[in-house]
Amino acid sequence: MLGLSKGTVSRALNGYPDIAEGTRLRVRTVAERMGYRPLSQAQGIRTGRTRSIGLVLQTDEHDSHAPFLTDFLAGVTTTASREDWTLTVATAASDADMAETLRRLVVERKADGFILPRTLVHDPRIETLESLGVPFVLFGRTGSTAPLASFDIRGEAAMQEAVQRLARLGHRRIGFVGGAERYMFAQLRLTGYRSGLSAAGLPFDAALVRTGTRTTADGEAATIDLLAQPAPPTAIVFATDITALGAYAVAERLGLRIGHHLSVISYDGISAGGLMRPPLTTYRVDTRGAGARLAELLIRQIRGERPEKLRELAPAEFVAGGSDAPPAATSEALAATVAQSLKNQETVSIREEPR
Amino acid sequence: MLGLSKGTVSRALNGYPDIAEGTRLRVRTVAERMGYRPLSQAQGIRTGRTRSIGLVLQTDEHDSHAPFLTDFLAGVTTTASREDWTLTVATAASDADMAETLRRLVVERKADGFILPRTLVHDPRIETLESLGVPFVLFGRTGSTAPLASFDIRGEAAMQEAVQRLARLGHRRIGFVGGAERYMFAQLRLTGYRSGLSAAGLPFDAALVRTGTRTTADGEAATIDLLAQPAPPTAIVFATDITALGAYAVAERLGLRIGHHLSVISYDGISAGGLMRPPLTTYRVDTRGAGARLAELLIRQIRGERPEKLRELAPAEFVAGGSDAPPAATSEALAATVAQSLKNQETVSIREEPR
DNA sequence: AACGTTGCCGAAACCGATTTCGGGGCGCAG
DNA sequence: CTGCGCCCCGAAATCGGTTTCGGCAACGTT
Repeated sequence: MLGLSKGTVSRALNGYPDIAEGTRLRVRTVAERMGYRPLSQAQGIRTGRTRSIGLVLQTDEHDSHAPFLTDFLAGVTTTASREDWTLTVATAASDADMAETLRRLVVERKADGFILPRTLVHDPRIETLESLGVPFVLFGRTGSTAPLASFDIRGEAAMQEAVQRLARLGHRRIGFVGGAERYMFAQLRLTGYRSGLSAAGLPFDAALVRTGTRTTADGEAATIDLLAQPAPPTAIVFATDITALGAYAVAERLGLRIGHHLSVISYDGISAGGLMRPPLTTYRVDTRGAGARLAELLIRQIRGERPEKLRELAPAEFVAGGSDAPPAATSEALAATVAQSLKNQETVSIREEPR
Repeated sequence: MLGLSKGTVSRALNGYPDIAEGTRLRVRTVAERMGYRPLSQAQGIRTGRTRSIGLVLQTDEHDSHAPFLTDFLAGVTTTASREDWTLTVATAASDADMAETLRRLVVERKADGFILPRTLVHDPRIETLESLGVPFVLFGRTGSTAPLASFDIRGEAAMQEAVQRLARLGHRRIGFVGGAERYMFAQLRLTGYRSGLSAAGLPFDAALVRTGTRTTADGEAATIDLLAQPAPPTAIVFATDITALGAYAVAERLGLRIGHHLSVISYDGISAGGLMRPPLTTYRVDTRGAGARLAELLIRQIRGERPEKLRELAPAEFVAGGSDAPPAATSEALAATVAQSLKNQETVSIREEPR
């Protein structure tokens, strides 16, 4: 169309320095006008790149990130497509499956790099990808200080703030329900809880801490467990909203009111939290924004920027609900109430058993 | 390695008839042993195919399919990768954006075909893809009788069964809370409700039906609306679990017990339903299996099978909870209870207003 | 024995880009 | 006027496959 060779057009479009500015402009405008887009497949066969971001989801733990997934995908794909990239999604059912899937996507050139969500303290995915020499970005952080590209939310700061807030409201015994220890976020939030305590001048008491909770049912069990003690907490900080929902179930069973007999603050900002009565006080994560940032960091890294320059931390946003309030009674009084309710309930369930 | 030309190897691997059986075998085994896989990019540049399934999610309605998304993706990607296919995911924020995104993925050869979830009665995506001549499979059905490949769950059968079940329990006034009318599934479930009524010999009463509900909050409002009538339903069938959760909130507000004063049966089988007290009686959809079937149907269509041969329907699985039971009282008695509770509540809120 | 057939494979074109290499104009200094 | 270097661009190789075409050998036919 322009009387130029295809090699020239290619160089013009890719910004080679040996193309006259005028020619470059002509090529660009004509390409624009006729809607020309180089086929990434054809590019890939020469360059080895696909312009595609890989995301492998672990299916054996889906309940954890299910609520955010659509938002997250929206964030990733929106920035990706703005840069003319796409997102390739796969799933893995185990760690071994994960390693193999990553490898397969790389050798088949289905992805130029990966976003690794839900980072573990010791994450086998990192070794796999480093041995393959493939770029990746963590959604989260790891235990090591290696210079890896990453994006994360300051969960530890949120936890610390939550504890201090509760302390200011007058709580002296503040519990913590955390996540599975192999996740880095769980470690960070636990340390956040601890630094919150020391900032408020409160002692750390292991009896007030439960970890390894994942589901709402887990959260329910942990809450019961914490409350059925001689000196129960009058407030509990949850590492995740999903588990915090369990506190509402416990409250109903024991005849307590959240935000009165028991204060609760948690983290994530899932929509179900706002539907609770009272609404859950939480720290909201901008999941969509996180996906967008991660996509951008990954693309920049693939384009050559050094990973140690590509590390970002963003704060969570405090969302006031009604689940935190000054303590309605002392820890001892609460213990008595709980004990009474539990006894009644036992009677009921024994009476109901025979039928 | 075998002393064969690359053309011969290619034909051997692709099952051309002009290759001796022995040669084909040798090629296959050597390829297997050395882990050779043709790069789909290189294939694609000649064949025009990518061996990739496209999925474009609508971001402006995410709350609806968020809970199932991971399962769905797991189903799709598992069968896809078994056939050496991959999944390309994109998002669209509007109908126009959807059309453009589909088009872009097609012209850039990022997808050979699409899975269309959440089918509308009149679905613009269908026209877009038909005009592009690209294969697709519906997750759902449409209003038209066009011979399109599709997979769906018999939601109408589940609704009918739910109504009949409630009728057998003794309910005479059975309400229905349905979805937004533009979705085909909402239409089907409404007709299922109606045929359930006629099968049970009960009259249809438009006063017992609310449609257009999407969220838990919507479900809560619809439930209140149905119950605050002179002759309220003693049982309600919900088209989706998400909306059915709203009934629990209403029950708590009005001092009713689900599965006693008000019976509820719904559809989807989300995990939150099992956590309710009493657990939600529902019809569970095997979302993961659906994803798997859809992927297979799409791949078969792309490989040449005719779409009209690729239509499947599967039943939903009944999950007994505790939310359905014989009516505790008549519709009139329920109306009185509700009226009383509402009046009390009003008083409370008026008294609380000034502060 | 000469002559089609058939089966099987190599050679080469082709897909749509990128990238290297070389050379034609042009300006400028000698 | 010649020679040199620089700025641009064309030509061709290349990536890793698929697909068409043609030819050779072995075979059966008349």
